[in-house]
Amino acid sequence: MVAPLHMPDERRPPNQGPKRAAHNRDALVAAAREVFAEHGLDAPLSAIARRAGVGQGVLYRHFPDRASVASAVLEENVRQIEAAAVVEGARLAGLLGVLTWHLTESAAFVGLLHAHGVVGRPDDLPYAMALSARVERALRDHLGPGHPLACGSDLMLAVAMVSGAVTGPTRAARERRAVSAWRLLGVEVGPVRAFDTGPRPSTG
Amino acid sequence: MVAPLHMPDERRPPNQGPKRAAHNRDALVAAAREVFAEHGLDAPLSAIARRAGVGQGVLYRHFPDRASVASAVLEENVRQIEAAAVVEGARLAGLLGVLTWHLTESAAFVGLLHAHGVVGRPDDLPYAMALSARVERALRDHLGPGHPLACGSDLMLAVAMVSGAVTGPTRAARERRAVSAWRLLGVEVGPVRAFDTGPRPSTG
Amino acid sequence: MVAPLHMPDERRPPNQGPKRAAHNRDALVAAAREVFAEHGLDAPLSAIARRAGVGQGVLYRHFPDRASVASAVLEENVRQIEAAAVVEGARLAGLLGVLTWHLTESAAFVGLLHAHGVVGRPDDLPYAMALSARVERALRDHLGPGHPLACGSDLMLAVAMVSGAVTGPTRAARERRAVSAWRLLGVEVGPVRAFDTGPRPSTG
Amino acid sequence: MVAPLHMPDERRPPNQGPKRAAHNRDALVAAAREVFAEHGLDAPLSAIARRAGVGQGVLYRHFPDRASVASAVLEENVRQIEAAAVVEGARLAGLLGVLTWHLTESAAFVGLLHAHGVVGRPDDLPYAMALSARVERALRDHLGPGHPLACGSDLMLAVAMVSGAVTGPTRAARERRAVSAWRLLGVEVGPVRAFDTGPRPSTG
DNA sequence: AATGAATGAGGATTCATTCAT
DNA sequence: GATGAATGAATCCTCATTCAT
Repeated sequence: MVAPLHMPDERRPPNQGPKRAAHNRDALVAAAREVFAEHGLDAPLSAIARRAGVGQGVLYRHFPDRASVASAVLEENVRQIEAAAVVEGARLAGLLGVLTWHLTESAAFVGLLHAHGVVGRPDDLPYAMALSARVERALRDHLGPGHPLACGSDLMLAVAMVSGAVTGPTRAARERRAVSAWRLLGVEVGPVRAFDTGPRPSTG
Repeated sequence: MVAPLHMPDERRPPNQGPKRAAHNRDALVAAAREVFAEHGLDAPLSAIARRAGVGQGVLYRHFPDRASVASAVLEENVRQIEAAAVVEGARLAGLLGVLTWHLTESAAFVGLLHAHGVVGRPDDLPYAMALSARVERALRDHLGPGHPLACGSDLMLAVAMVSGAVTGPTRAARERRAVSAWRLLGVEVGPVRAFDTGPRPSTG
Repeated sequence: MVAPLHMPDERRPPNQGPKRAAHNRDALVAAAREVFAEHGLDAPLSAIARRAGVGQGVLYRHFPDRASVASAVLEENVRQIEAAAVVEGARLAGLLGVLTWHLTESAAFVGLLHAHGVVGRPDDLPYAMALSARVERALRDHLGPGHPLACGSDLMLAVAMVSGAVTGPTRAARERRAVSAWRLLGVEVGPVRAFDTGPRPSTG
Repeated sequence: MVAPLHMPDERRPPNQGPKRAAHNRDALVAAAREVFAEHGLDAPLSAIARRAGVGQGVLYRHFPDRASVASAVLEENVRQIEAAAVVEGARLAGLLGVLTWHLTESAAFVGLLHAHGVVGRPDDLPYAMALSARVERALRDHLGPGHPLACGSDLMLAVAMVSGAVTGPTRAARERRAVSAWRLLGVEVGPVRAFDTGPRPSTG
């Protein structure tokens, strides 16, 4: 038995109690969103914990692995698109606007859709496929039969193409490129905007 | 017992003198191409040296940093496109075919063109811009004034979009997606093939 | 998405009040017995709390440190041997059978007797000495003056030797080795069996 | 690509060059022998590197995993017993004396023989079995047919029993217990001493 | 010029322990 | 008295980079 070498007498930040749990989880997701956006999905998890202002253990308590953190971040993006899709009178152009907004916000979301249909990398995890499929379903429901992307996998191929174009130092620059990309595809895209769903459903 | 990793009493491989230098450099580039293709641009540099059969120091002698290794790998791709561009009677469709071939071969090349015009990431290195600019020049020279991609930065935007679509487990799958992507853009693309320039000029 | 590890909005399990205390302690000891048997004395304490179905704090309330958990587990083993020793007509061979049964059941008990008389390791805790001494006393009372182990510390040395031999993947295998070990020592050992003392006295 | 965060300008101890390799390996084995003896085979590998006065990476260069370090330590013990076994006129009692000397020196060696024949723990590694088998072979060759341990697995069972008895704060104390243990088994044991084989064979 | 060992910072992960509720 | 989240030290391991030979 290796002797533990704790120094419990040192000053450590006070345990703020279980009330912080939900708050911490939100802080972690927000931090992960920023860190992943800045450094990609390979960013150190410790950077996320640090930015969230919590210990590393808290991150591991809430998310057992990198995939769960990423999933939690992307989940929010997907949820907004799904929410936009079920609104009365929703049209494809509008959905693509919301989709595009998220593409310009989150490098991680770009990576998700960019990888749609790919199984090459060992870290292509099932959750990515599942999230990506939810986006596809939301969009496809609003795709008229005569639409130029109606055929086969053209819809998600176009999304991957636009994702590939969404690069640039600022959100505005990325948005410009995204809109140009849709234009080159001859696809109408509505206003690029978030679709805020209000307070998060209680499941988190 | 595990085989010792060193040979304390053995003669080390003899220094093969300056004649080896060019050979070693070629071996490093070839190894880097394979390793980057398999594990992406984040692969350990030590893996490249190992596969090339040289010490780590040799890698650092030839390439001061990761960027220059990557650049050397991409250089070859760019050179083929440039070579194809100066052939008598070359046309844009043919060049795009060669470009597309490289996109399907090399994840690293995809990254290069995908990142065209981006300066956000800290590892966006000048060499990427330079190489990317060379590709653009080679293509633009064959772009007729009435071509749908003639305007502004549409040409490289389209290339970035196709790059974004080139994903998949096998080269054949990636090629299928790339061809579909050009089709969605309404751009004619010639046969997807390498343009072998014969023995490489010794400058590297 | 991974199931959330907390229930921010759910009611937490109701505090079941002081009546639970004794029940929780028993559950912890039972859990510790299993966990220590499976993973050795270095097993995570959190695993014990989890298996007992209580929070980590409960474990720390009942047992201030790892040593006291281990001690509580071993206490039961020792008590059975003491109980067997005070039975009318008890003989050494029978006691050694009970002792051997516990050796084959509990890796932790093996460690206790194996370490008898040792003070080298920093985690050699007083409780181990005390428990071990109780075993010695119970046995020695039934050691006739002419017995081959009657001299000095030979008795507990023999016990340590048998403990050292009690290894094997299954209880049956361990029992075979233990019986052979006693045979090599020329010591008669009775049937290898538990000596159930009925419901444990509430003191624990 | 995560940006590397090295600070090469900071003072670091000078690279002492490849000449140190053999020296470092020896230092690591010596350090491992001490650390394993003090804290058992679960001791932190970092403690070994620290005691050897080398960086952690050096340890991993020489030994890819914990098993190789342990193996290197135990290899020396086994080799001495094998060497003693092939000496002209070697007898079992003498070999057991050498064996016993190593048991009193090294907790790790105790663990090796103690575990002989056990496959329960997931970290029961093949090298342990192989080394243990070499000890058995060396001893068995000198076991006359009429010897009390000649039967079946009694030989190694006895060794395991003595290993189980070899505990105590000082080498002298451990030796006393070991000798008493052999006496209880009725087995003659020669002088407890090392069998120095002189400079290590060049393979390390 | 080549070799490959040394170096240690950094990231992932686990777990003992505390403490707000 | 129960609960289980928070905390961060410690360990394992990898790799970029330097430099003696």
